[in-house]
Amino acid sequence: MATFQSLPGFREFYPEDFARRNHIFRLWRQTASTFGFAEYDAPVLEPLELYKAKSGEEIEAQLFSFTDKGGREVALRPEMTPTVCRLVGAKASALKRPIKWSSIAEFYRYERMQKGRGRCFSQFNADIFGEPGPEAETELIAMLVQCLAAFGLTEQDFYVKLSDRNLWFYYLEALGIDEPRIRGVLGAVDRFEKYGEEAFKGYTEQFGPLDDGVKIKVLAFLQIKSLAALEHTLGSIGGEKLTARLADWKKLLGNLEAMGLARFVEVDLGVVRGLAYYTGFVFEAFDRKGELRALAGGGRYDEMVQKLGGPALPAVGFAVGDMTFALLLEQRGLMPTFVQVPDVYCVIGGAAERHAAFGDIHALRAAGYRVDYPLKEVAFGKQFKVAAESGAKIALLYGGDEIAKGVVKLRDLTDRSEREVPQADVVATVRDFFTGGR
RNA sequence: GCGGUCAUAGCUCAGUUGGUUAGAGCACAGGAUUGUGAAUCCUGGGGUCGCGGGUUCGAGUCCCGUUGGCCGCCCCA
Repeated sequence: MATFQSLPGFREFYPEDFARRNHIFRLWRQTASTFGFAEYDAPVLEPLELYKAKSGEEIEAQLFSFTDKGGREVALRPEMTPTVCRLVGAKASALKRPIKWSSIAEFYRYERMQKGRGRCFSQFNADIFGEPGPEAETELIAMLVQCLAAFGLTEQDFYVKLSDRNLWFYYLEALGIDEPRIRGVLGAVDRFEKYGEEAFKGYTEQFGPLDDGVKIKVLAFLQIKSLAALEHTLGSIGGEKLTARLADWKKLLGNLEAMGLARFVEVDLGVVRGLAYYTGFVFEAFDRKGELRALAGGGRYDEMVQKLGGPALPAVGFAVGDMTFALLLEQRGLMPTFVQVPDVYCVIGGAAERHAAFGDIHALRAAGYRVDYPLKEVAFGKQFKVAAESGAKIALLYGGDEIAKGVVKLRDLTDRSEREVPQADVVATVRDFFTGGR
């Protein structure tokens, strides 16, 4: 057993694991690019204040934080939102609108390990700044769907729940509830799915029992699962804010439907999301079977940039974590196995032939082909076995007889046919083979 | 932070009521095989039995502690 092991919750990526992670990152990047998002990155280590200012003292318990040698209180980033808000805020006036940014980065939280959750994890983050209307949500939800669909997942595998903190506020206001109590009710709504009636316990302790008439309405509102039901409930109340908000909902859902994504999106007002900074639409992606943690989450946070010292700048964003997502891909058999496969494997006779082969090997590699060969002298039989197992399409045979004739034997490892090629033509011949010529 | 459960080779595991030098399969490496691919056979490397203490003539095995993994709770991207 090794003397040293990795810290609890941290991951090591052996080549096979690294290839899987690369596969995920590659498709996320590609998706972000097709949606016109620009990629950025930022420091892993940030001033502790950045997170205290944003999320309150409680999140500090989950931070990897310490004092550096200069006496600064610092923390490993637990999420990207405060950082990206600082970056955008600092240059907001110089950035072309809309500001569409994305990143793939690793984050750290000092938490108890569990399935789909570790102390370090990677997230794909995407945000749009400077767009107050539901057009921004349209872009982000569409991209969120594509970030999962790009791997072959369908509406039978996952869906996105859409909710709205503004709508809750306006509705509860219309019922005559003041702001502190609204927050209390939202806390109960957040927990209702899991705890049922128990969810209101915290509210009752703080504010006393919720009026029965109000509670019935809250419970009914919470179970709304369609735009039609929403309109039905709110239509009778009216009011400028609610009417305008309903128009936003219609626009967002209409946009998503026009993109052909309606089958991925479900209205679910039971989602309000715990993070305090969300200010409008919020959404979360889940696997359809309901076996895993949330795959992704996001929402609007219009006040964050300003709170961190920047200009007033509306913002929406979401994040997809890599751990739960990888579990889902594996469950659905959508995680390919990755092997490093050479294009060409060279079978080499002895020391003299080896030197003859090296020139071609390097020339082929410089031409962009993946070429491998045994580092040590090995019996022919074994070399051919290795060549076949490597997955290479062709083997180049550098034997004494061939070298003497100034040729190389090219073996097609798929159909086992062989032919001789003048050594001077090796690169051109290999190129023809792979471009379809043969 | 709380509870359950587990820990023997790189992986999957066996190891008798406590008894000599801890085993197998797979994987890896070498050979049988100095000119051609899935087989077979032989050989080899690799272990502080998670770590520490205790009981015992003797501990992989029993007891206590500890660390780590997994699962659930709390919390929450």
